[in-house]
Amino acid sequence: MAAPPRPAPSPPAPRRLDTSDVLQQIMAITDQSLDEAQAVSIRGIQDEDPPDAQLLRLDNMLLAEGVCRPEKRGRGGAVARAGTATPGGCPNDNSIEHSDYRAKLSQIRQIYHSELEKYEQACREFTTHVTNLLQEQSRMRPVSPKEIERVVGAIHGKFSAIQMQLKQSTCEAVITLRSRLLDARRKRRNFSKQATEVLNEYFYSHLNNPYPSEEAKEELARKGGITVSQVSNWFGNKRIRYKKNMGKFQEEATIYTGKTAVDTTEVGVPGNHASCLSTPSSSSSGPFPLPSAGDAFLTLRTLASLQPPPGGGCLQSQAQGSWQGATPPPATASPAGDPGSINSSTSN
DNA sequence: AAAGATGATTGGGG
DNA sequence: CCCCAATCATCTTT
Repeated sequence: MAAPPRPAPSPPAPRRLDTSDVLQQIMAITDQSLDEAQAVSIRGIQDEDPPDAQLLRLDNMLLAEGVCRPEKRGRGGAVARAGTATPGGCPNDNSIEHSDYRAKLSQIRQIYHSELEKYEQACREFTTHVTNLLQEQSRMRPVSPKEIERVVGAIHGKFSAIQMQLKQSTCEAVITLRSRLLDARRKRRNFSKQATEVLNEYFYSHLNNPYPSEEAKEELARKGGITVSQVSNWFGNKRIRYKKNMGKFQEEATIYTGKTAVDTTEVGVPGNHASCLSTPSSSSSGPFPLPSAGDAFLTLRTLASLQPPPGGGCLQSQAQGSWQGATPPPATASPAGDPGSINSSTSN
């Protein structure tokens, strides 16, 4: 936290405006949700030698970021997600993060403007104050207009330096915020317990047709505090991974199937008889060619994974195949019968 | 540090 | 568009 070149000539006007104060405020915003103390990388804050070029760059950037926009036009800003928009570009409709970003950006903008105004007002007041003083002095002493000019110029110089610092701070804040947003796209953050719970609940209670409709996705997204895209991603991943290695998910399955309404605990007989019977529709009628058995196949799966028959024998070939139909590659079947721990991670 | 888990991205297909 | 499958990149566990 290098102190500013000078906290300004502390004018007698309103109150002393401390730029570091502003900076702290702004930084507090960006760190608000991201607790990590990521280095802000304040590369060389070269105070001295303030070239106009730099100021220009700052101005441009602030303008580009919409911080300087004097008037706001597209005020609506509604999400306007008709569902079929988002032209080729970001397939991410992270409405949540985006709104978060916009909220913080507008906070920054607000602070920036109010501070800027304060600076300007202070500058004006201080200037008039000084000129008045000089004029008073001029009655007793000859004060050359040049001197007045010089003093006023010095004052303006000081204040513009402060303004530039403000602009720079704002720029940094925006950059940090923006990079955080972009990073968030790439950086992976595990979902909250709540989110995974909601998703798993749905998944296992719709095991025979784990394809939530758009509405269902929105509902899940809302409940889990994630985006619809994330819900879609999650289900995509889950389907693949589940059918790829069901053994791993069995405890999870029992947990969630037990938790949800879909009980039918008539599992009983672990007999190795065929399972292609039916249980028509355990839930949600799916326009899906799947006879599928809700939980019966669960136990079946257990058996299957315990005894992977490479060559003949059971033809259990996914009779219940439903959506997981063609997945016979037990390439590396490792019957992990370990009912180990239920892993209760404390996320967040 | 290696292995596993997990969210996101990419390319191909309907 | 949505889905699957493979893959990447990161986080978490061992």
